[in-house]
Amino acid sequence: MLALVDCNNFFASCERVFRPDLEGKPIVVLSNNDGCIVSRSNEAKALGIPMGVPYFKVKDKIEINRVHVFSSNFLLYGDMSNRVMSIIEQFSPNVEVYSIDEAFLDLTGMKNILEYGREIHRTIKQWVTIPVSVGIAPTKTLAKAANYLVKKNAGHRGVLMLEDERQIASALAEVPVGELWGIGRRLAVSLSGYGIRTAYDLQNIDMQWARQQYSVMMLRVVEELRGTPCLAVESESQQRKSIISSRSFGRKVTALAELSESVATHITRAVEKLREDGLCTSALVVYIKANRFTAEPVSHSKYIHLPYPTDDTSVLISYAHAALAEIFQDGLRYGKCGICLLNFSQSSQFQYSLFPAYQSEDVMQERRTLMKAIDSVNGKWGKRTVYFAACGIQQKWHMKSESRSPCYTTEWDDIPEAKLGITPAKDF
DNA sequence: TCTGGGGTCCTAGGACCC
DNA sequence: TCTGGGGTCCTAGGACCC
Repeated sequence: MLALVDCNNFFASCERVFRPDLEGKPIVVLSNNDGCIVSRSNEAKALGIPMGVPYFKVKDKIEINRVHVFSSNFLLYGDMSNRVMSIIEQFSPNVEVYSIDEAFLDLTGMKNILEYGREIHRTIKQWVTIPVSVGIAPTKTLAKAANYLVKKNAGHRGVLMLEDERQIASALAEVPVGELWGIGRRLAVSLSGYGIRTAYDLQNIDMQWARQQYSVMMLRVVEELRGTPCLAVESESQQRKSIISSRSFGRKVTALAELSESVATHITRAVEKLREDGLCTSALVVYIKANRFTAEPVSHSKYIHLPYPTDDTSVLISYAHAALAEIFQDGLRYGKCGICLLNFSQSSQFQYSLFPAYQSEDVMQERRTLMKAIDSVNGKWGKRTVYFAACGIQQKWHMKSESRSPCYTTEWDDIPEAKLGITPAKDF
């Protein structure tokens, strides 16, 4: 057996931890650009505010009902998540942290599993005041379905265990097929066209037919519904495969200079993550998009295979700027841009000796020291972001505040060397 | 007027190489 | 003039997840 522990309305619940006066009151949390609703308390759900809806569409409803609105605070959510996960890890030696607000626990060999699940539920509520739902079942997909039912029905009081076949079958009859893990909107529509509307219907389909109509992913879902685990609880965290940084502008951007500035910011953010993980990247994608709600959504990207693996911000920015200049079209109105780093390798010293430009270890050391200083300044000052001067015009380090979108800010300050704690080399 | 961001996985076609 | 196929890389897009 395994358990899925999922925090209820996670972001909204986190905000409430520090605002206990909002207990029982409607709360919503907005996405990065304050664009969409990404989390709602139960009271906000009851008011009929949908998930993912653009803020401006429900603004009136929110004001009339005095809903408390929060901009997202991912530092807080990350911190709360760590606290929840460390509690969960005390309950099983094999825990897979699946996302910021949920984790799978391997409960193989445990006794009184249902009571154990209730204890997990109780402990988390008590220690960090975050409400969670616990679904227990033989497979991940079933545990997800159990979790869905826990949230739907207060009668379960936070915990549901699905054990024998009859119990599983009757539970699945209450789960719409689109609520299953791995069945999204498109597949749900397609399945309902064949009369498959509940998880129970899907559990009982003909496998040969399923293979003809759908991919192997569908077979996996069905097997898991039948109680055969296809997905193990994986406690070893996998090395990430990509790092993305992107933002919508919230307005139309037409100038290459402005896009360049934004791309430089994205590279800086992504490279910080890269260095945190001790990795180097050897491929880079730059993309720019027109507003996706217009009739003809334009999207252009450029993939660059770098000549050597690197974690050097300025090197990556210069490649990214070259790529951007290639795909940029004068006269188009862009709504979003972003970058993606790929093809990672462990950052180590040997790589530099492979390339003539990197023969001098002194120069490399100096660059690394400087970048670490930049990372630490960013860490200390939270919302301040330091990055290499945009557009490659000035060979100086600059600081700018990152507000809602990298493109909103165009005011620059030189970084006081005292704050940086290091004097950048002249040729940098 | 205003419509998120960070991920993984898959597919498909064209360019280019052998 | 006619004729091939396999492999990789790049671009674009779409499904799904949180």
